[in-house]
Order: sequence, then structure tokens, then C-alpha cells
Amino acid sequence: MTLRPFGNADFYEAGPAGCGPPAGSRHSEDRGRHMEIFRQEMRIAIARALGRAPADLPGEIEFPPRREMGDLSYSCFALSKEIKRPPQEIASSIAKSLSAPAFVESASAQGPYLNFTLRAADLASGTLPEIERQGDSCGRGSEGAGKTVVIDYSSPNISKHLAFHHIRSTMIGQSLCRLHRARGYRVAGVNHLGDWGTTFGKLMVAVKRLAPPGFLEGASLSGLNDMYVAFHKASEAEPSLEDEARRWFKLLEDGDAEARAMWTRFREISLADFNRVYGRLGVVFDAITGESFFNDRLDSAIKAAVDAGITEVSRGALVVPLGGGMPPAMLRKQDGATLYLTRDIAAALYRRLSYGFDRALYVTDAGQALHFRQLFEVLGKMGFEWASRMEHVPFGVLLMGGQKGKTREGNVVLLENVLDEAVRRTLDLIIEKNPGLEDREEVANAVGIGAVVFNDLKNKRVKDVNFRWEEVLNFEGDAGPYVQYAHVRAHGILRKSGGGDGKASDYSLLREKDEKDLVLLLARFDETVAKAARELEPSVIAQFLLETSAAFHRFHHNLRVIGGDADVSRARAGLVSCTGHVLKAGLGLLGMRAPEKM
RNA sequence: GCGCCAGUAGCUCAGCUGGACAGAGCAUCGGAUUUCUAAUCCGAGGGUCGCAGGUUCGAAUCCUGCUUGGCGCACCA
Repeated sequence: MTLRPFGNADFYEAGPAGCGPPAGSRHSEDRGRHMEIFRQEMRIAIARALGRAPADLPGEIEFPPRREMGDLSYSCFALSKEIKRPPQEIASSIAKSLSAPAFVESASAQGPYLNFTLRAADLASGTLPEIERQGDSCGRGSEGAGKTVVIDYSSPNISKHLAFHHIRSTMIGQSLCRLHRARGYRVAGVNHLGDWGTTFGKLMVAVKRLAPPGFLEGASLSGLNDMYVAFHKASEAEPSLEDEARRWFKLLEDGDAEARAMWTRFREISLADFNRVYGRLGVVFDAITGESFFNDRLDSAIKAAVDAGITEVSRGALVVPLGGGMPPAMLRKQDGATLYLTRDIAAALYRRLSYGFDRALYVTDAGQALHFRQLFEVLGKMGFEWASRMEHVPFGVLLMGGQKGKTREGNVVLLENVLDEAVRRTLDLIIEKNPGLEDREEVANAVGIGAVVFNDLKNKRVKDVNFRWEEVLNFEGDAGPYVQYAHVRAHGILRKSGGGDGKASDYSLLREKDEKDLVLLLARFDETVAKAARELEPSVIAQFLLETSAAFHRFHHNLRVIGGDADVSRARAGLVSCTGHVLKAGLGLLGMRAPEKM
């Protein structure tokens, strides 16, 4: 049992103690003129042109859909409704009377929209110094300060290998942990192992009857898996084995020493294997509490429900009738045994008690939606107001050839095999493209595993994922390596341009379109991280990284940093450095590494 | 039967919770490398946003119905 309430052994740490206000410049006096300030000042200017207070201006300063339209825009539909004049007319009248702030290069009405182009020099010198100051820890915010969130993720069953589909809960959950830490939340990432149930009785029978003596001492997880398969084969010929399995599980529940010893070994073997894979993925939990951990808390959980007066006995089972067309929630079966739901109730009570969370998330596949609706409903009926702050974070299933892979059918793809294949493929590419690279094994791991992780996180969670090797291993275009490669190129430039001569960069020299496009994206990183955390969507970060990488690759292709005017060169190097920080921080939020060479 | 989720280019997906002619990547075709890593860049073709109504000045986005696919519906987890 590992229980580290607020550990943060994590390569995207949230600062001291993993909580409280972040170390960035959010709280320092000189935070520069970030995108927010530009928007606020635009708002004030528009309001003044209309002779009203900024707070009375309806709508937001937005980003136009296409760059040619401008950098910021204000749409006049809301005003039009309010003052009953055509929006086109309003837009052009504001444009005429507007006295725009100095950082605005041009303001013009385009139909019902008021579009602004920012002066590239002001944009760059207003936003880049802040990013430079924050370095690799940019993207942090403080809206979660003082709040605690518990995130239940990964949560595999022991005695089986981590299959490829486990990457979904594992990496989505891990990313949500990082995102919340970045925004100032105190985070407890919990791995709720499936380590209890009759299947362990089956394994015990298999070990006792079908395995050689001393099997468990040196057994690997694969060995356990073989036992599981062997049991099912044997029980077809000898159905009484099922009863024996139930007996063994009962022995385990009753604390029988031999049963307990076997189960403990199953758990050890499984965790050793899991930890190896988690290690490769950079995944760390703050607590690993299996279902077994809640065994002695089930009775009190059930008692709490009964005391709340919400239970009834139906067909011999103890249930909580629920509204909303939901089937009743079952707390205790006819035979007295408890269920998954019972354990989740006990776990929720425990988590509330030990973490006092403001928000609790369960990262599981969408198929469990009903279970969680029932869970939250029961907790609500038990009188816990915090039940309304629990949330199921569903994701689409991983399909293989249109089918769900299952252990029993033997067509499951193991997570580690996918990682190995991706690393192997990356190593081949490195040998082909960059034969002189040092640490090629390490880089191949960062890039290959990163590609697999990115592939999992780049789309919205709810989308089903069709597993195709060609897709997972395609490293061109919208993929992890595309982003990592941008980061590598940035470091290539920084290496060759040297540390500079110590003079501060004059960012107002960045006036090229490719420079401005890139700056505009970097300036939006902060709000992008906030949005990803708010919407519980790592894909928001992934999409942002693709866009930013594309802008950087374009910049890299069209403009040169080294050589030419020394001041421009220095300013560009600064831009490259900021891009590197943003890319690295963003990749970190997805649980990916950012190598400096590849 | 009831419920939840999804349907956008040949394929995989964005589309900022109602706004500007629907955008990327892959695949196809055609270009770019004496220069900071071509895992890159540029261009071309490719769309009745599943269908039909409705709300609205305005709908891929909201509502209703239908349709297709996935998942779930008390003694599994």
C-alpha cells in the first residue's frame, strides 16, 4: 500500500509542495502586457468610442477565424440587438470615432465586425519577456489555488498485463493531473486497482492445481496470465473448478493465510510489471489504493446509506431506488456480497475524508457512464453536497479492427509491445536520418513513446480510437514527433547562436509575418492551458502544440536567425527560445518529453 | 423497448459552447535542400457539415423527429 497524499514526483512539477501559487510571474508586479491586457485595453477603447463604461460593452474581444481578417475582433451583433441599429453601421461608426491604443496598427470595420491589427513590435515586446521569464514553467496559473482535486485514473485489474487500451485512462488522467497542477490545484492522482474478486480465486486454484511447485516465487506477470488461461481451459472439462475458485476467494475474504499469501504475491508481481510500464510513460501516482483497501470500510458505507433511509430490500438484495429512469443501485447482493458500486461509495467517502477534495474526477471509458451516474446519485441521496462536485470523465473505447480486444480471446495488444514497436521504429529513423546522434536509445524512447502518447491525446476524449499500427507509427504531419522536432530545431538554433552577448533582446524588431504569427500563438498559451484544464481536455493542448509547431516550422523555413543584423538575430533567438519553452511546457502537460536532439 | 455517446473531404479529425466564404493532417498529384536537422516547407484537387423540420437577423453549433454506428440497462468490474 502506497499512500502519498500530495506527492509530486513529476517532471512537470508545480513548485514547492505541489500546491499554492505557482512560481511564475503571475503574482509579480511586472507581468508585462500579455494578451489579456491587449484585449482589455481594446475593450476600454471601444467602450469609450461609444460613450459607455467598459463593463457595459456586451460581448468579448475575440480572435477572428482567419488571420487575414486581423489579430483581434469585436462583433457588433449584441450591440445591434441592444440599440436597434444594423451591426454594419455600428461597426463603421465605432471605427470612425475610435481612438485606438498605440499598439493597434489598424482598426477597420468589415461588415458587422470591427477588426484590429496589432503592431507586431508591441505584440512581441509585450508578450515575449514574460514567457522568457517563466521559462519552461510557462502556462501556469493560479485559478486553482487553495483547491484540491482527486483524479482516479488508469486503475487496471491486477494479474493481467496492461493492454494498449489502458493507455487511454492512464495518459488522459496523467495529463489532467499535470494540467491541474499547472493551474495551481493541489492534485491527488489515484490508481484504484482492481485487486479483488472471484477471479483471484480462479488464479489460486490454477496455481494450486496446475502450476509446478514453487511457481509463485519466480513467476512473472506472463506466468500469471498463463495460469488464468489454463484455469479456463481446465474448467471447461471440470466445471467443479468454478466452485473451488469461489471457495478460495471466500477463504481470501476470511483472511486465510495461504490465500492471503498467494493474493499478496499476485499483487506484487502485477505492480512490479505495471511500474515498469508506468515508468516508461513517466506516469506517477500519489496513491495506489486497490479495491481491497476498502474491504473493511464497506459495512460502514452501507450503514451510512441505510441510516440515510434511502435503501430498501428488493428480491433479497439491498438497493437504493433511483429516479431519472435509472435502474436501482445495488449495495449488497442476495448472497450478501458487495459490488463494484459499494466499493466506489466507500472509496468516495474515504477520499472526501482524507483529501477534502473540491472536485473529484473519474477517468474511465464512456461505457461506465451509468455506473457513475448511479454512484453520484446515491452519494447525493446520502446527503453529501459534495456529490455534485464529482465528475465522470469519459473517453471513447479503443477498437481493434472494429472490435474491443479482450484477454480471453487472446487478441489483446499489450501496451508495452506498442511502446517497444514505436521505439524500434524510431531507432531505425534515427539511424537513417541522424546517424551520429548520441544517446540514441534515450531519444528513441522519448520520441517513440511520445508518438504513441500524442496519438492517444490529440483528439477529443470521447472519440473512439481505431487502433492501426500504420497510424500509431506514422511520424509525419499531425503527430508527436512533429512537435518534438520543432523543439529540436529550436534548440539547434539556440546551440549555434550561442548564449548571446548578454544584451537584452529588442523584440520590437520582430516584424515579419512569420514572426508575428508565432508570437500570437505563444501569447495564447496561458489561456490555452487554462481552457484545457477547465474542459478536462488534453487534446486542447495537443492541437495548440501542432499549430504552434507549424508556425515555428514556417518561421524556421522562411527566416534565418543566425547571421544578418546582430540585433535582429538576437531578437529572433529570443523568439526561438520562447517557442522552445512553450513547446516543452506543453509537451510536459501531455506527459511527453522534449529532447534537444533527435 | 429505454437511456447515454458519436455521425464534418477517400481516411483520421479541428471548428473557441449561435456568427464573417466550413479548417488541418494523412493519402493522391506537382514543386522547394550550396545556408540554423527535409521527422520540414509551398501549391493543387477533394464538402448537400447523416436526413427532415423548427428557433433566430444568422445554425456544423441550440430544439424536435428520423436514421446509422458504438456502448449501457440489479445480483460482473
